[in-house]
Amino acid sequence: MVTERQLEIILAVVYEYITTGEPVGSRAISKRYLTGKSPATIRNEMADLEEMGYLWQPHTSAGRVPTSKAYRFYVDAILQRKPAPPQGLERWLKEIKKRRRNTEELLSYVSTLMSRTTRCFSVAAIGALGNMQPRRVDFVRLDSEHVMVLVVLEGGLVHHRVIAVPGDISQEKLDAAARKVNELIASRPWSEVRTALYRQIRGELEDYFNACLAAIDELDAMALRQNYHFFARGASEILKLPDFQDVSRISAILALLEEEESLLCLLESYSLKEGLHVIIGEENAIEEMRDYSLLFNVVDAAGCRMILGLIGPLRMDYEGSIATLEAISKDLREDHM
Amino acid sequence: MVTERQLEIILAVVYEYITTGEPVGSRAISKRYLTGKSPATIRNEMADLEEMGYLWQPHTSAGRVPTSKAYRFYVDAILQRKPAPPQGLERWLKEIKKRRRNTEELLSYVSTLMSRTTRCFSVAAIGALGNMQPRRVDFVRLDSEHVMVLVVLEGGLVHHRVIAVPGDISQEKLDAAARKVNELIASRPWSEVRTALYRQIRGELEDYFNACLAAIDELDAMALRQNYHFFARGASEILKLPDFQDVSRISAILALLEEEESLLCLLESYSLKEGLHVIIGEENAIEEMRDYSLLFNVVDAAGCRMILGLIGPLRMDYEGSIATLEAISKDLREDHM
DNA sequence: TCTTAGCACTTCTCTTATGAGAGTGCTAAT
DNA sequence: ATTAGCACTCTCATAAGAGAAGTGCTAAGA
Repeated sequence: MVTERQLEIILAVVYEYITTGEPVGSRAISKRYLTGKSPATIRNEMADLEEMGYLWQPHTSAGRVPTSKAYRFYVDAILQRKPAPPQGLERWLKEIKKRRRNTEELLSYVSTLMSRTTRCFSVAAIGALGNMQPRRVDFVRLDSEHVMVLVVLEGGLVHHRVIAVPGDISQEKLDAAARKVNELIASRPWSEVRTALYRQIRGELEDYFNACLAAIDELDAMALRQNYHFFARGASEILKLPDFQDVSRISAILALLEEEESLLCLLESYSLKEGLHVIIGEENAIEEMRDYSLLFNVVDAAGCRMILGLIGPLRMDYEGSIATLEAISKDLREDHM
Repeated sequence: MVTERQLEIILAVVYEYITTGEPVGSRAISKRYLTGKSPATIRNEMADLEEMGYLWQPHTSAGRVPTSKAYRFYVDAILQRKPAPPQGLERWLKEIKKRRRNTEELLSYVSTLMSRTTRCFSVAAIGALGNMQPRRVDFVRLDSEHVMVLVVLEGGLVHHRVIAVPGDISQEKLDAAARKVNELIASRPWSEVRTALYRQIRGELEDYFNACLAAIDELDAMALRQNYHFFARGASEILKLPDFQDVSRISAILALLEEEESLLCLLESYSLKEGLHVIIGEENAIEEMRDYSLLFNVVDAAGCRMILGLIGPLRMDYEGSIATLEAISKDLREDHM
């Protein structure tokens, strides 16, 4: 167990280290945080804390650096008292609303905004949920074997994909099929539309069977496989940090973050329930992420799931970053109908 | 003017420097390229070439490094004898065709492929041209003030944007308007469709005037403002290069390349006529790009303009990169109908 | 029993010195 | 015109030493 005083020391070391970036010595703690106690006392405590795995020494005669375990204490403390959103952000949030020309642009902008204000690498992702509400479906014949399925979801997300169809279907038939589907939709969740569609296929829609079946499959896939659209920004921000002058490590993580598939893996490795998630350094299952912290917020709205994530150094500004993330998420949820 | 022998030396220095990455000494040239001549002779020539601005010394007692001017000679020599496409690429190109689920995914994949094979930062962009052929237009009412305009172009490119409309328009009216527009389209170039539309608006379509006008504006904007979709990959590749261990410079260029607007600026600063463009180091107008070379190929097909670009170090493998770029471009053009 | 002053010890970093290595420019001979 | 020879310059790696920061331990004090 950790005593009251040890906790104080842990928090002090984390705070000091986040601020200065230098290993923290006993003198600094004695002078600035536990003013009543002498460096020697702090030293004894620190030695114990090191044994318990909260602190860590780069070398014998350096100060202490917090471990992931210590950061965890710190972050949990922050999460208690909801931090205030950073100033200046509001102006940008207003800008977001203006920018609502389409969901992709919106998220791209949000991602840039996050990375700028937090100086972290940022990811914004959006995908359909099982209860997504399609608003509009359209089929476009491309050639004798390919049809493009277009779906507009309630939240304004547009999804399109080319599918192969077994036999040539005329645009007229596709139009008729699309019209039927659109009539059925009327802002109901996909699961309802789906069963209704299946019922209709057996009867009326027999004619368009193939096209419809393929389209239904496609829509199902959208909802289930959760094929997210990703918007990642701020690689340059991470490079600016004094912590990462060692290029080799950055290259590894950048490769990871550039691949959408690995990003998806990363996100899927956590329970994606709504709300804020904080994964600190060694808590992360992925080897390359051990030197970084990952914050992300899952927001479900209008049948879509949005994920806003930040990746920064272990000694990132958790307080500010969490506040920024929450503020943007809140705004986005409200904005996203 | 440059003598025959001086040209030989320039090409040798460039080739040697690209291969080894070390400043090239007179001994190396004498031993491996101009075997008949002694180092002293080469030295004299090199001193002249330095004065002429083709070579450059990091310090007094180092070998010579080529300048942009020297690279230009080298690249021009390469462009004479069309280099053979690199082996192994074909397998990947086949993969491209399979992946044609939608244009965005295709380009994203191409961008990744380019950066992997050339070990450069890569950009793939696609935008509509003035002679684009819309294939399908759809209007979706989002709320009383907003309508989404969806356009599928001949090449499979999908464009959508939310526009504000002055008055509430019912989905039925929008459907009717879309139907009219789609009838007019029939794979004609936009310019023709445009005039036909204007004629119709005055008469029949009066009812849908507002929606149509906004949509036409939107389509015009697409063709003119050339709002490209960008797919950039391979930041991690550049970091792996031994040339760029100096993090500060990379951070600057990454910031540049992450911003779509600056990318657009970059591309627009060159005459975007079809074909291959090579901009070497100092030839580039943009300050941050002076240490890099930029290759890009402009491909116009099916009313769309595709731009495939590579950004690498001055001493990149021009031969292989150019071949890769050409091979992928050729395949893409054929594939893109 | 908890705290603290004092001190020896460890390790890092910064500076300076030194020598090896690479490559040049110049001169004089071919 | 070419080249051998040589002094010169600059970098880079290594070593050595001074100085700073911070620790662990011991013994004395509250």
